[in-house]
Amino acid sequence: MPELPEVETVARGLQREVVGRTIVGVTLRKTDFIDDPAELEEHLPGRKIVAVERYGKFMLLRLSASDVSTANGEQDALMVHLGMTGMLRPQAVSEPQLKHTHVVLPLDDGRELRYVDPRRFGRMAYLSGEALQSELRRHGLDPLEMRFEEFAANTGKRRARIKALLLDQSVLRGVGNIYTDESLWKAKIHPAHLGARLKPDQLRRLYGALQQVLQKAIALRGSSISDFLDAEGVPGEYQQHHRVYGREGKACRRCKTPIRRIVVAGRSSYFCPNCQKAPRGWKKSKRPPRFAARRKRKAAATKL
DNA sequence: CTCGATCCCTGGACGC
DNA sequence: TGCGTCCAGGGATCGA
Repeated sequence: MPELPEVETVARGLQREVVGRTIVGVTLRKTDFIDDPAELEEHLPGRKIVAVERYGKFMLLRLSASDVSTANGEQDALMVHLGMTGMLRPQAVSEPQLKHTHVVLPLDDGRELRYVDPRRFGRMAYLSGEALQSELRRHGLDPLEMRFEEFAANTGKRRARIKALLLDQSVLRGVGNIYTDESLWKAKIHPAHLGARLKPDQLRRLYGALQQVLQKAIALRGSSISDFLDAEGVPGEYQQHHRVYGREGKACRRCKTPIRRIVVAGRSSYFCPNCQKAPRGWKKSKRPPRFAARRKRKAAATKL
């Protein structure tokens, strides 16, 4: 679940808690979500965490220079994506470790930075300044920093559905399923509209909605819908302000029409069928027969 | 360029 | 109480 507001919350907490600390060791358990585990063991010990930043849904733990660091450009960094269930926080060594603790980085103050991720949809990588630069280039606009003209240029002439565009990290970095649906509801735009079909005033509303929704969510330290906790182990509160996400069948906060859930761009999408009019040609009432193929495959596998 | 399908993974919900 | 099944979701990847 961690999207921009949740990652921002964790990054701010880590900025407070671990900047200035030096990593003194590396302990790895499962490593299939790490680009190159050996790189962590080789490069992390002895490095100081000099800053923690958010970049889209990634966190960058910027590291002090090593003797082999390139002098110019980006600093080396530990890059962390929380995936669906990732948690990153410093804890006393005496705290019992949670199940699914896969990375432990002892710090020079006696605590250790622990990465816990039951589903391992996260990602972690040690990146030299150069590698980091090329990694960062693949991401789109920051929704909180982009100008309207940039946003319009990146979405207003694309033929993909607006839902897909908002979720595409190479278009906007940091927006996920929750904040896409919340922003589209606020802007009164149906998720299945094509980007290129949106009128200027719709794009303008969406641009504003995105920023307002994200700002408020950051102020409330994100949404804790499954079990998201920030770097201090505290849940967010924005889930209490969701207008559509997870509210199928409940009354729209504007017009009382029951919220509906459909699948757009392969994602569950919550919206108000009255406030957010479907585009022409979009067939209503679809609950796609997903998983039919998977069921078949599983049945076949069982027989073997 | 855009689409859907598939895979990765685990825990929680639900049905029996 | 316990087992099986479905499902959630971000992102990579592949074929249409």
